[in-house]
Amino acid sequence: MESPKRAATRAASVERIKATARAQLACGGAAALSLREVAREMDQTSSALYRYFANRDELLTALIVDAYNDLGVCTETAERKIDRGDLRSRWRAACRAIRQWAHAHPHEYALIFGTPIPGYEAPAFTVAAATRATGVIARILNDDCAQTTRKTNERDDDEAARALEMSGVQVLMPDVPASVALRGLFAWTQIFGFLSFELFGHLEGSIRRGDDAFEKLIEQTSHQVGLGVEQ
Amino acid sequence: MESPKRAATRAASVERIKATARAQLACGGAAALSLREVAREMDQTSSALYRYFANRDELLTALIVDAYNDLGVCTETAERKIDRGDLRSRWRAACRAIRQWAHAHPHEYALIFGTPIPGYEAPAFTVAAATRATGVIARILNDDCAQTTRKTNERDDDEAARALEMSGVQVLMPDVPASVALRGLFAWTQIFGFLSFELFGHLEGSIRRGDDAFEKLIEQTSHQVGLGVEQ
DNA sequence: TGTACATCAGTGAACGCGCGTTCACTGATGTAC
DNA sequence: TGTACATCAGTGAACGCGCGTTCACTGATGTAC
Repeated sequence: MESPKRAATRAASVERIKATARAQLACGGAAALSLREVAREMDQTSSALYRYFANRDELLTALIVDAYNDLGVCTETAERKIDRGDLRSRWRAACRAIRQWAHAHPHEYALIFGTPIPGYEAPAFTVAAATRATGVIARILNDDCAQTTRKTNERDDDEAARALEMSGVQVLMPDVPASVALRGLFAWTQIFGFLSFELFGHLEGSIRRGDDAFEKLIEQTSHQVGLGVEQ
Repeated sequence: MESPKRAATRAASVERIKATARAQLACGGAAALSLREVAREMDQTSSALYRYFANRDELLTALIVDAYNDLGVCTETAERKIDRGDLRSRWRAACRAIRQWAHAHPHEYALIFGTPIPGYEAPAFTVAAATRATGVIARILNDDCAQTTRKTNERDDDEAARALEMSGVQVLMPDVPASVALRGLFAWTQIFGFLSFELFGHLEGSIRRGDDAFEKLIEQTSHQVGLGVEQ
């Protein structure tokens, strides 16, 4: 821990292990990820890996956190390039970035948005990474509501507020009324629902050009959450 | 194959094996499903199972087909009870049935809508079972379009038609214009996106009462696909 | 109704395999004087 | 700059385990006459 040189080579080793493990996710999935196989791929003994990860689950956790962060960073940087005032375009950029990342890293997508790994419990500290991409979307909605004045139906709001975990939602979107926040959450699940179906093969036979379909979906969801619509 | 008595006990054995395997999906997931463990649970030797399934994948296929059929039957029977003319209610009934089934069988839901099992390729004959629930939704949309006259935007239709695999879509929904079919498909992915997030734990901290949220989602999606709205 | 035979269900041992994890160890790489 | 020592990275053998699948077999259950 003292030597910066050692710390650097150590970090490099950790990166190499994770990269090898990531490659292995592609052929076999999370359940089949094996420390021995990773070590074999690196021309090392399996016991060597225990210098870097206490056990298999710890490696998995690292991969999951990396995936969340990677998705988060991609979404953030894409959305940051857009003029703050153009909320529709920000929405579009964020959604496109998410899909792009998902298609570029289908196995990491499956790792975080697919079936939970049986017997694996994600540690609490993964939450920060997990909410990064969500945060981008939430901020767009919040900026929109902070700018425009909305006539919100109070009765409608109550129903939505009951359904939502408002304490948590208000941290991310303080200026967003419950009804809009709920629609935002629906849009969120809609995006990932489409991507999961697309990546997991459930759209075969019904969709020919996913790109075009997704553009349509972006427009639909941005309408749904009321982006750019003065009410 | 000749004796009906033997065929019956044989079918019963198959059912017992599948039931035991299903129970095992709950603790460990599809990847961890093991013939040896199933046999152990049944107080039999593992080799005995090879009388009924040629290998592990064949058992998995049977479970998948059963899950699809079970979901299909649940959706069909719930939707059939509703007055044919009340399309909104039919939509509601179908969606509710899907969610109910998913919550009652989370592991079978994960089996068919979660991460594809690595190395497993579903045989072609599973498609029939897989499209059963889809068919219910498609029929509602088709009935709606057959009844109401819609002013469809032609230009809009063309874009949607390009995105869709029209040959397949038109078999299920011959009377539905492409733009509506695409919105229907989005609604479809929306429903399952919500359910996946709900069952896989991605809504923890943002949604308190899933039932209420889902009811709102049903209303939203039924509006989206234009149900009961004369245009 | 009784018997000979064929078909089936299930057994038990074995095959070769891979896994996570531990542990005592050998060298190499840094640190302190 | 040189040496003694501590810390680290990686080895190799071993532990106990579970897996899918095969195969020759024993009984039980039906079938045909």
